Amino acid sequence: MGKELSLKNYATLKDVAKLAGTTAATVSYVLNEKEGRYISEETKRKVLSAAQELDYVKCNGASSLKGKKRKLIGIMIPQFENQFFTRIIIASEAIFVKHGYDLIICNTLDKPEREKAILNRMVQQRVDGIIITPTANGSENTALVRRVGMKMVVVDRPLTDVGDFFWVATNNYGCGSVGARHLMEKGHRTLGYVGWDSKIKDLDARREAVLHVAKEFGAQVYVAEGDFSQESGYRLTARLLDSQPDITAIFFGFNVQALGGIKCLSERKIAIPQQVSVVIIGSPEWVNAGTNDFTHVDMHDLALGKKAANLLLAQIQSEEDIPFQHIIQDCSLVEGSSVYDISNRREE
Amino acid sequence: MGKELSLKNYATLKDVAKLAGTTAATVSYVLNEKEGRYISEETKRKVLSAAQELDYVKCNGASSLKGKKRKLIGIMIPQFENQFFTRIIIASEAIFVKHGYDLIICNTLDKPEREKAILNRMVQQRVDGIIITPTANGSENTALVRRVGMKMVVVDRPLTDVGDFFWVATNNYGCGSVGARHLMEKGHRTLGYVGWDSKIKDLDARREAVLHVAKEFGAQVYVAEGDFSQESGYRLTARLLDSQPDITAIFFGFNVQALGGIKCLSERKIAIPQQVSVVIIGSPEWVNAGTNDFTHVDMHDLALGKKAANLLLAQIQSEEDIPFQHIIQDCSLVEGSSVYDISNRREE
DNA sequence: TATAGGTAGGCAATCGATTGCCTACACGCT
DNA sequence: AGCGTGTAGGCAATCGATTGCCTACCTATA
Repeated sequence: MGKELSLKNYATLKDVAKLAGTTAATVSYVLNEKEGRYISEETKRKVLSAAQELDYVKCNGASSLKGKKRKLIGIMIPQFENQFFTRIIIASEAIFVKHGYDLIICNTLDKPEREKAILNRMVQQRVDGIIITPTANGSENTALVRRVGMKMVVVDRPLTDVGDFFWVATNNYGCGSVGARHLMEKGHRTLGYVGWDSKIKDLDARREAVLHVAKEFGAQVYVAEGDFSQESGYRLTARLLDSQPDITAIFFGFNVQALGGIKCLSERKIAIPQQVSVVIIGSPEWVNAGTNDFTHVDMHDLALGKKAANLLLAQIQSEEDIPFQHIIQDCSLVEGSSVYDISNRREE
Repeated sequence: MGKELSLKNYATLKDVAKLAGTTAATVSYVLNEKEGRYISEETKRKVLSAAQELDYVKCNGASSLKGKKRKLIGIMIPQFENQFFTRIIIASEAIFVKHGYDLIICNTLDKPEREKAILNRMVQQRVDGIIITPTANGSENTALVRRVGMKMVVVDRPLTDVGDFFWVATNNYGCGSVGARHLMEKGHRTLGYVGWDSKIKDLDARREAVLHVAKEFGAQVYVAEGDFSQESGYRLTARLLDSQPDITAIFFGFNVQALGGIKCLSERKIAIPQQVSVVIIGSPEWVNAGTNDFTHVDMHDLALGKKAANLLLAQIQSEEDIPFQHIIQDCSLVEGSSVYDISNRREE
């Protein structure tokens, strides 16, 4: 079939040109359908059929050398198993694909060294822009990206000690506050808070909000913080239940931990909400799947991803630099049946 | 700071060479730490500091022209919101990252046209290999990939009418059979089966297995099939409940549909398993989160992804062609509390 | 002193696609 | 005959990194 080339490697413009009896330049003009360039129907036909026969596919790497866009976007998130992040991917993917961009999606596992290595590879790949949820070392690791002027949108967690950047995030303080306030309304005055000791200040706002609201109502909060994992959520919850048996509610600041924590409650046959009420920040599928109906704080994950993608596209498409923006999105409480109303009981 | 270059564009080898007072070749040797090439400490120092000052990062596109590996893997799946697929990504990502590969992850949305376009871009990007769960048109769409000899591993669904290919999948017939057999054991003889009219033969094996097993036991199965979505699962379940009020169990062949179907049951306040038993193929988080404890068929998603990644790596790393392999992984029934034992009731 | 071998680094071709510039033919018109 | 214009397509430089080849030292040994 005359395919010696494509077996080992890929056919090149030159290969196509040779088979079509013309030059690489002409082939390029034909395949790119350049207007203003005269090509006879005859030549066009021969080129196209040669290209087809050789299974020619242009090499993006080579074209990009000549200033063509890579049409690649990098997305870096810290967890694939967290639906909050996969929803951000889903939402932005929809937008980027519509504009002809491919996505390089990477999982930093929340490890700074890994983040650094991946960022470096993103720059090597010359992606047109990145969307990133930075690790605790994000500011340092993205320094290169910012210096070379690669377009970037930061999602969820902010960079710290950095002049300015594009940022799309949730109002973390609001998340904690709206959930805590709800528990207060329902009469809970002795709470557990299970969270992540992330070393990321912005996320600590969730806990701080809970503490502030509790103080306002004269309530007691026992804080248990650890890793950002299901297992850790399980352990922290167990510790909380053991050391503070009088808590009437647990506030889970992070959905991945919540899953573990609730497994702990259910293993111990602690009835939700009769014995312990539960509020969760985040809205993974399971919060209202099957018989579950957890009261939770919806961060509108998809909207977050959509906004981030549009913000990045805006940067890429505009010639000049556009002004930095911080978009802080509000959250909303979704009432389920995991919070018991004990306000009457308290008044007795 | 002498950064005129990096502002508009990226610094090149030549820029670094100029600043270091040497040539591009030397810079390349220094940065790649080639052994067998003599470089004075003095030059090395100057090159490195020049590179740092200019924020030089090698352009992968350009190096790949000279036969260097792209270190890019493409992954194409049909749904991000389906944990079966995100787990395949998670498992393979772990492996690829360990070997220094980046992932281009794309969502085909199960649309053949979109799959075709993405595949074409994968070839353009000259990824080193792809892992794909093909759409119904997968065989046709991957023809190009196979012709140019790009390494490929097919996951989950097979290609049809195609000589041979690397395939890692679940024993779909086994999934249906093990679940159906369980329902039979528990005395169910009138079932509903909710599935996806995928036009993909291999997936139909799930339904066929259920039908075979039912026949063997003289049981009746009402089949409702439609889209591969939560909404469709809801509608199909509703239809089933309306038209066949005497079913004692519903077998959900696909987890995404199951989520919708179970929402339907719960809205109608149909008790699981007292009124209707439920078995699900797949193991999304929600099957045993919170108070949920669904009997389901675990396909060992992570293992599937791991095997696929290793198979692709093996192809990429070996010089000669390695023999095609079909790896069909077994599934296992995980007993929860969503199946009611009515075998006594029947015997009365 | 002639030669071998180690040290240091420049030159230029190459990878594949793109594009500005140039040539050349075929007309129609003056 | 001379000129303009439309049509067709070849030539060669270019993008950035890599690498084989070559030159030119310097030192040690026969």
